[in-house]
Amino acid sequence: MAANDPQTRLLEIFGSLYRRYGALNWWPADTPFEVCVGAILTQNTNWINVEKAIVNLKREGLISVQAIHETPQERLAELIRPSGFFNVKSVRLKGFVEWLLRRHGSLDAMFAGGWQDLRDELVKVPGIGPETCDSILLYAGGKPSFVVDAYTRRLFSRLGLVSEKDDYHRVRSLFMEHLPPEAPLFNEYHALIVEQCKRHCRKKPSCDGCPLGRACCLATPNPGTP
DNA sequence: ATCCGGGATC
DNA sequence: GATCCTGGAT
Repeated sequence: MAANDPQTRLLEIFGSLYRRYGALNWWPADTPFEVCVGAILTQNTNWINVEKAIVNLKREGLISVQAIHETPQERLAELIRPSGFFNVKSVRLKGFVEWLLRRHGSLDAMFAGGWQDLRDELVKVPGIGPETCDSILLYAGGKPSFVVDAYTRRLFSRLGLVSEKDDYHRVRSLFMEHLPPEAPLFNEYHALIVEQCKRHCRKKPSCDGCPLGRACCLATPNPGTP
């Protein structure tokens, strides 16, 4: 009865989360380029604060490749201040746009080829690490590249499917190797992981009412039932 | 292992 | 007042 192969477990966990939280319609952005901007701004930062920065950029009409290209880094830094790390992030934002214009010319052109090769070059752009890279591929480009973040590590180590010391690639492999490569599935799964970790699987766990119940190794063994 | 950082949450 | 946040570079 207890089918414990990774594929089954991953799909069961997905099902439990989806039944609880439903479709979350990620990524919250109007355009693919806005996804890229958000992906950089949200690095180690609460999304609430990123939204404030995005609002500032929108108010100034700066959510476009050309506009970022033409805006001085110091001015960008001031506008994205609420997202934290504004000095490094303004450099990263401009750096990504400069690279994009020089290497591909546009986002559409960037996504036109095979995404595996794109991933290899995108992750080499300064300021674009593996998570930001996969977020751009998945949520801006619709490519089936699974996104791993701190939440994913925390949740799936508590579920006993990965080790806390596993590196990014190792954790990502779990999903890439045991799930069908479908962007809508990866999209929803990562969004559900984030929601689950904000609600329950916090650093300081809030297990009351957790939809995963006994699946988690933190769950207190239930004395009364088998 | 440390730096970058404002803002929300406790 | 302390902690945490959809990381990445050095």
